[in-house]
Amino acid sequence: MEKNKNGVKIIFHIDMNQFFCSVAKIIEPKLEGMAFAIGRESTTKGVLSTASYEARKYGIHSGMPTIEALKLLPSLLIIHIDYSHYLYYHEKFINLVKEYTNLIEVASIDEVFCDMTEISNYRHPLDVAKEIQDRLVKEYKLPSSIGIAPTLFLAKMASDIKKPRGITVIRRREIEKILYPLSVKDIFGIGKKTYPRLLDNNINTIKDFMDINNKDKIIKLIGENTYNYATSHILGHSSDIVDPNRYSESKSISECQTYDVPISVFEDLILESRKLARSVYNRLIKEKYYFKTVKITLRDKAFNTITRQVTFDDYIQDYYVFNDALYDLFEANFKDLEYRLIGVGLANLIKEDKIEKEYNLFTYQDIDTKKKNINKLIKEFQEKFGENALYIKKDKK
DNA sequence: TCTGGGGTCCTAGGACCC
DNA sequence: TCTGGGGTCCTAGGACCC
Repeated sequence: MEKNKNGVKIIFHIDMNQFFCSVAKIIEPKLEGMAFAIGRESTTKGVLSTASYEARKYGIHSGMPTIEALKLLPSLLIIHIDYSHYLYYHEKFINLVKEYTNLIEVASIDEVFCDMTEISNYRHPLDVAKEIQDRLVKEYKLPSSIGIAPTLFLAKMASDIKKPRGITVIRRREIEKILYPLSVKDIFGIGKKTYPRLLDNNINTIKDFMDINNKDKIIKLIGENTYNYATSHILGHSSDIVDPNRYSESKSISECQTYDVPISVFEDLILESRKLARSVYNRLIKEKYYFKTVKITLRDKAFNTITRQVTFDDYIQDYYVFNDALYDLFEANFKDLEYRLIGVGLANLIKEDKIEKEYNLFTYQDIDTKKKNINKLIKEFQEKFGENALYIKKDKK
C-alpha cells in the first residue's frame, strides 16, 4: 500500500453537505436560503430524505415523516428531484476527485474515501483538501466536508465534525483530544436503538465508551464483535484500505413498494409483486448476475414486517423460476391482513463470467469427494474381508 | 407521531456433514 | 440409550447507513 515519507497513510473522506438539497439548488437557485426538504411531492405520506439547513433550524431532519415536518413548519417546501440528476452530479464529483488519485472508494452517492498518501509527498494534505472543496463549489456549486486521518474510519468520523464546509484532521496523537469529548451517538455504527441503551448505562461520551471499566457493561449491550470493532477503529487500529472495488459487485438486488391503500386481496398482491419482479429481473440481466436466493417482504398496517426466502442448489437466471418462487413464498405466508408494503428480491448473486469457473469447481469437488468415499469403503471392506477379497478371480469360464 | 427505498452486515438457531 | 466438536449453509430478524 501507499505510504508517505512518514510511513503514515493519508485518507480523505469527502462528504457532500445535504447533497440532494444542493442539487435542487443547482436546478433552481431561487431555493437558496429557503426552508425546503426533499421528499415525495404533493402528498403528506412518506418521509423526508434531506432537509436544507434553514429547515433544520426548525428541527426538521432526514428520515422524518413528512406530516411531522409540516406540523413543525407548515410553509415547508417539499421538492422531488429525479434520481438521474443526483447521478449526474455524483459523476462530476467523482471525476473531479479522480484528478488527484485513482485510489477512490465510492461509499455512497454523496461520499467517497480516497487515499491521498502519494500526493502528500509533495503537497500538503490540507491544501489539497481546501482546493478540492473550493473547486467543488466553484465548478459545480457542491459544498462538502472533508475528513483527513490515517484510517478510513477516522476519516469518516472527522468529516462529520465540521459541517458544512469543514475540513478536520485527526492525527493519531490527537484521537483522544478530538474524539473522546464527542457523544457515543457520533460513533459510526451506533444508531438510534443502541444509543439510548448506552445512555441508560451512563455511557455518554466516547471517553466513557473507551473506558476499560465499562467494557463488560458495553459488551452486554452491543455484543463483543461490535465492541471490538468500534474500540479498535476509534484507536486507529485498522488495516482497511481504500478499495476501489469494494462495492463493485452487488450482494443482492431488491425492490419494494409502500401503498397508500393497503393490499388485502392475494391476487392484487401477486399482480403488484409481478411489477416489482420484472424490474428486479431487468436489473439482474442488465448487470449480468445469476441468483440462488429469492426473497419476499411483507409489512402489514401495524408495521409488522416479515421476510421469507428460498435458496436453490444452483445459480440460475430464469424469470419463471423467480416468479414461481415468489408466488409460492407469498402464498405460503399470505394472511388475512392489510399489507402496506410488498418487497421482492434476489440474493446470493454471482457474475455471469464467474459461473462457469464455479461450476467446474463444483464438479471437481464432487469427484474428489466421491473418490474419497469410495476409497474409504474399499479400505473398510479390505480390513474386514482381507486384502484381496475384493478382486474377483478371472479364472471362471 | 408515523414511520420511503436501497443496501450491508451481524446474530442466533437449526440442519447437516465429517 | 445417550450421544463430542468443528465447520458450513440456510433462515429470519434486526440494526445501521445513506
